Amino acid sequence: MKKGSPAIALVDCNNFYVSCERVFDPSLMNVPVIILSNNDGCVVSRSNEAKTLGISMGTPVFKIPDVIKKNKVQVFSSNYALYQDMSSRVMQTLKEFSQEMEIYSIDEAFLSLRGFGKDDLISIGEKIKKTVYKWTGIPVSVGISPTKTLSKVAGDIAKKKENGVFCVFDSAQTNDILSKTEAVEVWGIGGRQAAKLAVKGIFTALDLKNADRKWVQNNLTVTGVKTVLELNGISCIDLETVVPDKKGIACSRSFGKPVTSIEEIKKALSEYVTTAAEKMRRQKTVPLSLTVFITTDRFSENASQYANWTEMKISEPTAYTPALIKYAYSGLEKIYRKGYQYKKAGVVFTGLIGEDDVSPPFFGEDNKRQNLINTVDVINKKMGKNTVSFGPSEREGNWKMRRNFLSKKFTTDWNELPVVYCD
DNA sequence: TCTGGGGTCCTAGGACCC
DNA sequence: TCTGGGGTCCTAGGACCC
Repeated sequence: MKKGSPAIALVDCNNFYVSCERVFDPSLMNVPVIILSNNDGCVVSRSNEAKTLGISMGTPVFKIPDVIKKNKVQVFSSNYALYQDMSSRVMQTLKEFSQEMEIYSIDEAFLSLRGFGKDDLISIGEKIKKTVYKWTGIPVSVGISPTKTLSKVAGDIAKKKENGVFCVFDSAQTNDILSKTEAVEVWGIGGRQAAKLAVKGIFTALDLKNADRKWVQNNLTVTGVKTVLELNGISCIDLETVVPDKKGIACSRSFGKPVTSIEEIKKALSEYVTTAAEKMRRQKTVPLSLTVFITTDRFSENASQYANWTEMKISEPTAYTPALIKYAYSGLEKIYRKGYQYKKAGVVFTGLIGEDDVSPPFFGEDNKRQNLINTVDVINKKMGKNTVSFGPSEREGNWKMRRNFLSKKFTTDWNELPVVYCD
C-alpha cells in the first residue's frame, strides 16, 4: 500500500443501546439484555448473550415471554435521550482522531485516515477503541479499508477480533473475506436485490465484486454499480463531512392503545408537529408542504381497517408551531372517519427550504412570532422538552407511548444523575 | 393485551411543452 | 395503411439504510 492512499475507518458501537444501559448499570454486564422499540414493541438492540439465546432483531417482544423468563433476560424501553447524549460523547471523542469524519448514524461514523501505512492503521484503530471506551464506556469495533463499503465488511470481522480492529488492503485478502461474505450482507444490498443476484448466480460478495457491470447497471441501477466499484477498492461513495440539511422531516408514532376520537388524535398530532417544527427551526428551514396520515392496526385481523393521508401546500411557509398545528388539524379533519380504532398517526414535512429564501420574509406580526418561538426553544432546551408547549395542554391519554421499562436520564437531567457511593 | 421510526436515493411514467 | 418526436419536470413508489 502506497503512502497517501485513501484509508477509511468505520467505527461502529457494539450493541449500542445495550452498551449505553450497561455504562450506568454494571450488573448488566455478561447477562442477556435487550432494548425495545417505541411502545415496547420489537427488539431493536441485543447484547451478545441475548443473540446467543436466538433472540433476533425486530422480534415482537410479546412473542418471546418464555425465553425472557427462563433466561432472566433484562428488558429495557428505548431511552433515546440517553442514547443520543452518549452518541454525542462518542462522536466528540472520535473527532480527536480525524478532522474528516462523517457521522453516519447514532452509533456509526466513518473517519478518513488517509496517508497512514497499514501498520499505523491497526495501532490507530486500537487506540480509537481504547480511547472511546475510556472516555465514554462504550465498546466499539473498527474496520479499515480503502472504501466505505469494504470498511463495513471489515467492521463486521473486527467485531469477532480480540482487539476489535480489522484492516483490509491487499487484494488476495480482500477476495478471501469477500468469498466468505454473503452478497446480502454487503452494505446497500437488501433482500430484493439479493434475490435478483441469486437468479444470476451471484451469491457471495466476491461474486458481486466480479459481476458484469452492464448487467448490474441494468438490474441494480447506478447504486449497485457504485457498490461493485467499492468492493473493487475504488472509492466512489464520498465521506459526507458536513451534515446536509434534511430534505424532509417526519414525526409519527404508534399509539400506546387504540384511539377512536378525533380530539385525542389531535393531541398526538400537536405533539408530533411540535417535535418536527423544532427540528426544522434548528436547521433554519421552513416546509412547503405537509402530509398528515392516520391508520388503524394492520395486525388486527378482526377490527375493520382504514388508512388515509392527505398532503397540503403551505401557502406561507413557516416553522411556527401553532400555524403548522392548524394545518395538521385541517388535514386530519379531511381524512378522519368515525368508528375506527386508530393505532398510528404522523406528520411529514417536505420541500424544506431555507427560512431566508421565503418571500416575503418575516415582518411585523411575524417578527413577534419569531421572538416568541425563539424564547420557547431556549426555555425547552434549558428546562427540558415540552416545558412550554403549544396545542392542547393536556397531553395524556391512550395515544401516549408505552415505556414500561425505562431507565433514567442519567446524563441529561440533573434530578436523575447517577449517584456514586463511597465508603 | 402486545408487531418502531426516520431518513436517502433512484427510476418509470405521466403531464406538459414546442 | 397508419398515428411525430424529443425534451423537461414532477411524483409515486420501490429499495435501501440504521
